[in-house]
Amino acid sequence: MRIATWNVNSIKQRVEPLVKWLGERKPDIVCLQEIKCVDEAFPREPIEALGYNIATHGQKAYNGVALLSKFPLEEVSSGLPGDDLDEHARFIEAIVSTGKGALRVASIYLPNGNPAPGDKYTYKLKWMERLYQFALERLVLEEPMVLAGDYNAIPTPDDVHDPKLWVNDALFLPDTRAKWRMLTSLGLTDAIRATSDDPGLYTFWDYQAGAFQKNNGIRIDHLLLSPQAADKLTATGIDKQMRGGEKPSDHVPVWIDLDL
DNA sequence: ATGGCCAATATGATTGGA
Repeated sequence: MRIATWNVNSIKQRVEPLVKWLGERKPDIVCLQEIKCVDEAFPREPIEALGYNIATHGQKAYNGVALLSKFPLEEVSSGLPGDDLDEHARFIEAIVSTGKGALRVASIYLPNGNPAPGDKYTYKLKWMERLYQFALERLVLEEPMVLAGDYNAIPTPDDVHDPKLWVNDALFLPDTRAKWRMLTSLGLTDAIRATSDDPGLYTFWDYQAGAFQKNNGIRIDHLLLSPQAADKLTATGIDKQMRGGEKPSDHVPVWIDLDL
């Protein structure tokens, strides 16, 4: 069972590299972020042709998340609980029925939060608090669960090429990192860090200033695993080569293998 | 030289990204 997350930065702009990557990496489940379109505009056909079921939670122009799965998607639910006034499309979860049992999966697009301080940063921290409450409630179920997406959070200085340039950024501020630690302290495992303590593992490189050529990156796309999923973790990977390919997103896919 | 982009929006600057 291979599960991936990828912030595609517009699904319409990324259909070609997505289809090529799906054929090569062959993930069973994919969590997408920043599809940047309404549900009706999602390019379903070329993805369904590869055998994927699709669930989307889109909005016009901004944000938007989706789940792709070779197994049936059940109990699909959109929107992170905890704020009925939050209109941003940043969360979708579902139960995936595998041959060996059920797996809960969520695709998460956590707010950027810049500039900080300000309304956007306040929204980000509240969103992280809501995610904490959600995770707490779900962990009680003791299910295999993967919360995957663009967390817009740099966990530690080992996750950024040049930490001093990020000290005032919403992705790296102490409050952001404290909220991240609250999530992991609940018992969620950061899959990449469970398999490597190497510095220089990045998932995002800015389009500007030759950031990729200089490896000036950050690690902000994460897969958090419940204990019942973490026990089944066998491999992880970051498809860095996608950043140097045709029509790249500024994020690359991150994936895990679970013995499920 | 300490820069340099990309995508969506009714196509012209603005907004958002990170």
